[in-house]
Amino acid sequence: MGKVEENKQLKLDALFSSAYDLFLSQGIVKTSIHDIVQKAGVAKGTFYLYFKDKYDIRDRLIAETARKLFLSAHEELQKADIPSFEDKIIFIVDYVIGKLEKNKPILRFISKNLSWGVFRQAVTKKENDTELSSMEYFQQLIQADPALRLRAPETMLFLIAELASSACYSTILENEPVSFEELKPDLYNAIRAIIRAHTLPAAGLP
Amino acid sequence: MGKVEENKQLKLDALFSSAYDLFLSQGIVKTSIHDIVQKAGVAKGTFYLYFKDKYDIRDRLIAETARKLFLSAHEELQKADIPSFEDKIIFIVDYVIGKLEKNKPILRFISKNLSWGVFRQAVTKKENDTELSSMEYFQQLIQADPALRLRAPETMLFLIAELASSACYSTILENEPVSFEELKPDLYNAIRAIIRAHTLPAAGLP
Amino acid sequence: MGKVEENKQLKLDALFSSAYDLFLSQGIVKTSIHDIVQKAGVAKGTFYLYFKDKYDIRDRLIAETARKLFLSAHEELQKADIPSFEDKIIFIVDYVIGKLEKNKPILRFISKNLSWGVFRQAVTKKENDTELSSMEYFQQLIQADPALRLRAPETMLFLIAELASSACYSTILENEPVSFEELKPDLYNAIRAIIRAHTLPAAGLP
Amino acid sequence: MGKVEENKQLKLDALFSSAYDLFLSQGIVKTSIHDIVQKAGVAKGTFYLYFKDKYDIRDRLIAETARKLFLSAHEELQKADIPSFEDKIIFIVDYVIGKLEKNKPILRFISKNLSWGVFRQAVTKKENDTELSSMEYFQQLIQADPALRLRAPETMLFLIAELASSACYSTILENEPVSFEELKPDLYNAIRAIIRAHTLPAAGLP
DNA sequence: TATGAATGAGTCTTCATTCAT
DNA sequence: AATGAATGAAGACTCATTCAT
Repeated sequence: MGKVEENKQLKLDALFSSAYDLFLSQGIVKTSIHDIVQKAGVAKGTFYLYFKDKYDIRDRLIAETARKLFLSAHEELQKADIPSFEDKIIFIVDYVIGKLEKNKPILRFISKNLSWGVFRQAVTKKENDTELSSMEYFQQLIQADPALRLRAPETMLFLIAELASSACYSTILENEPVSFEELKPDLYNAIRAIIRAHTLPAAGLP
Repeated sequence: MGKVEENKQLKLDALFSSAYDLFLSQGIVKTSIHDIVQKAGVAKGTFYLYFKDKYDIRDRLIAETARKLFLSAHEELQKADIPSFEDKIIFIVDYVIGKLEKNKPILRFISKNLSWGVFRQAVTKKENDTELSSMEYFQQLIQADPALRLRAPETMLFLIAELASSACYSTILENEPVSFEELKPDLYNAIRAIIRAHTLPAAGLP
Repeated sequence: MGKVEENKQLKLDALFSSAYDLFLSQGIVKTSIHDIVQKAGVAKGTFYLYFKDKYDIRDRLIAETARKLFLSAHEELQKADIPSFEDKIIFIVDYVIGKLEKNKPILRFISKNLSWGVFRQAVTKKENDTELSSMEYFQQLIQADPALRLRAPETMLFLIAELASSACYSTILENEPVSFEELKPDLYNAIRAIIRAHTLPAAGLP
Repeated sequence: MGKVEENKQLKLDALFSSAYDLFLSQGIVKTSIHDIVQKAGVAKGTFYLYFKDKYDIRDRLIAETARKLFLSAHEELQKADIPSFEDKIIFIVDYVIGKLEKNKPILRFISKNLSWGVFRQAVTKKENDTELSSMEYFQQLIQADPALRLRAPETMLFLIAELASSACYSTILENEPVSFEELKPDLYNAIRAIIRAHTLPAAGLP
């Protein structure tokens, strides 16, 4: 990489990381571009060299954050060696929520701003060619169990994601209507119920 | 009511109704207090006599809107004469979503800003003494079926509300990942699955 | 006038006078709203209470300046008691240019920005009811000489105004292609020639 | 021309032509150097190798545009074979205004920015040695009619140019105070009147 | 109670110009 | 000669909030 390229990457990283910190600590609305560039140690104009506006950098950060979260969830899942599909989903949900529970600013940041579109784009993107995207991984999860037959798998995933994210936002951040610890078993039961509602009888065995 | 009291109420109503219209049509962020008072035909200072800030009036409006929505759902339910508890819940969900589907600005307004706290406060508030609050109504729904035994009914309600509101936001407003029409059967199935996951075996069988 | 009204007028006057000074001394482009309000001793927001933007205050100032200039020209003309219409026009042109020659910033300010529309609006506006507008005055000039019959008087006036303003801008401010003193006789001759070209033969004498 | 020289000329031409297009289409104020270099396909720094700033390139473009305009007017005049000096001037004015009327952006560009200095410099410059400059051409026009004796011919030309350009700007672009079609006869009469005011009685009469 | 003029901090955005490569 | 990333001053404009009337 040339010196110029290197310097560009440095500035870009500084902007990303400053914006991320500020978004997490004071929220997006209260973070100004002035704050971001000041923290990053670059000039205001530099921001506009790389981003359209505050929401541009926000969307890129959310996608990236979500991507990393699911990537590490997948890695852990592989280590865990869980045979059942249902258990795998619960494992991933539990892993991700566990991370978010430990880092409430990230939970706030992601939940408040994550649309399904951004989410899917995030988990669909490959970092490089050798790496599977989250969606491909999900396909593999399904195929890994040859007896499993699912109806409308993407809709199912969507329902689970919406339920989990929106329920954990309220319980973790606001303890409303119950603590997340209290909610957990019921939430996981609900997720299992949704999976079963999408599971077709196993294909005919002779 | 005295003349002065009457006048106060008039201004208050004007502010509420102007803010409501503006929040629906241009969103909360883009609506300024200047816009609200201008539309209401009162002076800027008057706003601050009644509200702390923009978010104060917003929260009151959301609660009120949600309250009315559920009130009319309950009224329709009574007319409909549905025996099963599960079907009653589906009826209410379907009624409310149906209304929101026809009025997307309200859907956007409520979903983006409705926390469980505001929601419960809204449906818990009684208009007057003779009228039941939504929560009391919900208790009655449960008791109406003597054979029904529910575990953690509020948690169940919370899960259903979060799932329904968050899933219909994305599908109705953004058609993501599918249209709401496509989602509907799966969503209702999921809700039924959640209810069943909270249903205990009927009491007192020999 | 109430105390509030009086204060409003004070602010308005301060803004007008500050903007006028700055426009004359550094030009419009180089004058910022920050400069204007600072000089006026009011807050930035106050500017936007009274004007749409910099060009709003500019147009109002130009119109006002032009109006005053022609008003004083008319006053002088009345004192001078000149019978011939042609001489009256020359007198006014000479008076106005004389003023501008002594105050080059005003010449620069007006000439660079005066369109015929703004000009006519300026000289057409009455300060109050008893005062004639410049245009009415001009009509009177024509009628004062019963033998005078003019073709297309407004077009004639337009040609004279354009010629005079544009020729004196270049000669007074840039001495191009000659000094204004050198130009003067030829300019006045040209104006007389234009008037004559618009003069019809006097109405039938017996 | 060497390869390097050729390349320089290419860049220069691209900058000129891009700036010209942008100045005409969006005006000078709204055109940034970024716009110009982007359209020209050269780097920002390159601009500063050839021009001091935006106004440098503007002045050169205006001069060039005016030069070409008058050059083609002269060519047409030669074809037309008009004997009278007065008619020749009217012919040139009419030709130039006719061109500008058909291309209002050029009219706006030139009129807003053309000073007599730039104008004279433009029409005085020779493209190459064999070609006459416009001013020399004008001298020839005068001498072509041996009986014609003019007082202060440059002043006369200046007055005509100022009158014509400033009157056609307002009428063509803004239809103020009348349309250009309406103005035309009066304008040409005025020009003829100015010429006559500069014409001395023919020499050498017995 | 009600008003609305005044505030001025705060935000976004643009752009001419420089300079290391 | 050419590049284009980086700069940061400069500018326009908004808006919640206050307070004298």
